[in-house]
Amino acid sequence: MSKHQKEMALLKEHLGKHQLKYTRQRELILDAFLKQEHITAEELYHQLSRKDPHLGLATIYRTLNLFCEAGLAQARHFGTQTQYDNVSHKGHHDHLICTECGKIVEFENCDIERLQEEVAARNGFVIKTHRLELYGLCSRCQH
Amino acid sequence: MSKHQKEMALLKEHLGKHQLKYTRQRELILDAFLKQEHITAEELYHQLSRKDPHLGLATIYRTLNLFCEAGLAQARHFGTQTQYDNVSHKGHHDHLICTECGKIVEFENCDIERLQEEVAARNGFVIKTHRLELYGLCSRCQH
DNA sequence: AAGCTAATTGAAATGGGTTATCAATTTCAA
DNA sequence: TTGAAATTGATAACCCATTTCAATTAGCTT
Repeated sequence: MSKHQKEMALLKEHLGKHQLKYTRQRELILDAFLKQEHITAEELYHQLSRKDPHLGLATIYRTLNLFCEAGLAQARHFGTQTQYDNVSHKGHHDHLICTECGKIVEFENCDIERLQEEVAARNGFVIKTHRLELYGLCSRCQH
Repeated sequence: MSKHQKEMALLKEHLGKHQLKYTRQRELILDAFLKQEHITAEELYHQLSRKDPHLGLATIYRTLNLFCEAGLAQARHFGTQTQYDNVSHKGHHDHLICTECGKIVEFENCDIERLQEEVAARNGFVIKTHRLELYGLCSRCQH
């Protein structure tokens, strides 16, 4: 019995609505995907190639895109690769990044998040996730 | 005489510090780049190929990356392409992005910016720039 | 349970955006 | 002006992601 009942139900609902099929590969990929907060297709491929050496990389990509359409995942372009975020994972955090020494401080701010919701609502959007990065100099690098 | 004295001075300072040279192409690309708020390498290439048909696309990419290192530009991965933002442009704006249809709404919010400053100050940072992207569904894509 | 049809798969080819290569050219300090 | 080092343009190479296509599989229908 899977630990991801809710997500699997969501996926099956989406599959049913679009005449798509529930396959062994999709189950395998869903289980592995839900264990992480975010992952790339390549990483998932390497993780799963142990369990199923014949699983193709194209299938990983296709399935992750399917998850995005089903609302389980969200693609985010990061550097040269695409990160697939696990939407069900709460506890999102933002980053303060020092452009001099590379130091990274994670933070969370409810007030900012609330204002984001307001901006979105004003424009008719419903936010699923966001990305906030502040670039500057940390205390040590200000001289 | 160029209209972009300040930015050109910044670039020359960076070039001097790193034993790099001030070339006709870099001047040309800087002038064109500073006229916009953000642009892709391909767009800049097409704009400039009128003025200088021999200018190579590789030079555009190299120069835009140089601008990022000099602090004049900021790369932002957007869909499959990379947007290069003009950092000197005042009235920095953030983005609301529909993950379904790709629609992009630009916005500006002073309250959010103020809160960002507070978070930064609390952590001893001085912010130079930032990136805020809200991902979700636009009004039409919510069904 | 078997048959049928459409969806799915894996492997490999293809695609688009960006970076690396390299000989020729240009910058700039001496 | 000269020479060493950086830069350029053209093109090849690269990387990640998608498309193609014949073989397989899911899941309704009988």
